[in-house]
Amino acid sequence: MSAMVVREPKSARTRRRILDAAAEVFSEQGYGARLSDIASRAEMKTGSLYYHFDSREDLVAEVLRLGIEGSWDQVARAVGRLPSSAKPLARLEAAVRAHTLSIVGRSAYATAQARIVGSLPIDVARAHRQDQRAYGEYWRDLFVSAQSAGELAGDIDLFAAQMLAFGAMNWTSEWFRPDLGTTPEQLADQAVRMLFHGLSTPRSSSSSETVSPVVPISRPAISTDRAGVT
Amino acid sequence: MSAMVVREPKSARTRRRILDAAAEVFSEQGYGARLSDIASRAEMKTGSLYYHFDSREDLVAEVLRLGIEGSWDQVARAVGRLPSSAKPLARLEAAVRAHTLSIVGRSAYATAQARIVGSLPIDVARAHRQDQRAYGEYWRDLFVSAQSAGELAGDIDLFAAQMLAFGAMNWTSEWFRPDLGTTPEQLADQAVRMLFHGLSTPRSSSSSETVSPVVPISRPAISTDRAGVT
DNA sequence: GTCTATAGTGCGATAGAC
DNA sequence: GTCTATCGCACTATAGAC
Repeated sequence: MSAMVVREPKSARTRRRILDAAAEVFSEQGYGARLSDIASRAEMKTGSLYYHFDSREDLVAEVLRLGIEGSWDQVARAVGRLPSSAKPLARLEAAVRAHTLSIVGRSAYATAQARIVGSLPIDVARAHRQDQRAYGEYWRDLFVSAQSAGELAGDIDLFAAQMLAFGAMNWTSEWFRPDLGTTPEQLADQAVRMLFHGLSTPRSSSSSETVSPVVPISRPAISTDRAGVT
Repeated sequence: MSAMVVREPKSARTRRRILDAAAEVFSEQGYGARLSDIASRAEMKTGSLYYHFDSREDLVAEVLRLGIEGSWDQVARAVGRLPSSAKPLARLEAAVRAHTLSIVGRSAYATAQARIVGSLPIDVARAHRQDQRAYGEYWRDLFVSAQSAGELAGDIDLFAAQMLAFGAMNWTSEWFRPDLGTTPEQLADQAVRMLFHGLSTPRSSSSSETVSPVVPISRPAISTDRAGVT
């Protein structure tokens, strides 16, 4: 073998550079972003993209795939990191935490996927359906296990619960900014808490007893006008 | 006064017909929908739209405004329907229920708004910011009141909670289909339950006691391949 | 492999007849 | 007020030099 270690061929690295640029641009501008924006971010001219990708849709599809792959990878690692004695609900909580973090903190691909998956034209959406389904099934297993173990209420619709959870998590790509005082970790923890344990205080949950104020925070520490986005 | 009752001028009714068509088309196809689709749905030719609207953006802006207005109206009615003795958490729950219903069940405007608000180009988004802010403030008051009353945990970030909630609710516009066995009302109830009381069984919530299975449902009643969408 | 140049196209927008 | 016709632009995609 030669003295030179064979790494990625140069073309593969350029391809990756384009994908990185595309993921960033899509995560910032949404699906409407133009190829010229992506090209300039990748320090190329628009036409040159076509040496590496057949079409805009091809490029989009690859970003979407890598987005799911990235989230899935982080989620699977987080779940795998738990001791084997971990109960199903703990695994589900780790998954929610990791998926949320993958969107708000880590990968431009995951952010881009979450941001644009709702605005895809039908043909692109259909091509992406396979990956979504596979990832969705992975999550469904987590939900089913937790319900079978009695850790999730028996009368909830798991599909609806899963979709509501994905909505809450994926929408963070639209509003979360790390400069607003909440860290990605805090946000992820709050998502776990809300989804599985609820926002209400325990005594408000299902009983009719009188409620006594607990640590009322009259002036929450918000700096900018964060209250605007719905 | 004349024998003929003056109702809406005809031009206003045509304008409304175009808006109705736009709301439907946007709710089905997302922001990328073309003016020609909207025009044909309104039984006109594309060029005729410009007698009633100055630009595509104007039309979009009006649909967005009516979408928020519609949700807000339904939410405010639902909250107002409660007895004045209702506690803040009950009001918040009614709001979540009504907002969710406004998206999955009732108005094409609300559905369209929820669906496309995440894919707007920045200038359109900025024009929409005012309405979002006003509606967001309304919600924030509901959250603050519930926390001040001690019915929401004192240590949660209300802004994050509100945004997570909106994500869960608005994303229903992407996946909910009434033909999947769950009714809009059931979905809205489940959203309330998840957001405020959590999906987990009470004994799993925060203690370390042993969990005993409660009504494990081994084969949930799903008909089609619903598990695919993330 | 990347460039310049340009072809192709779909769609928003306008003009003017009716 | 709505139509037909068309303009103009922006952006995807291709061709060919280098």
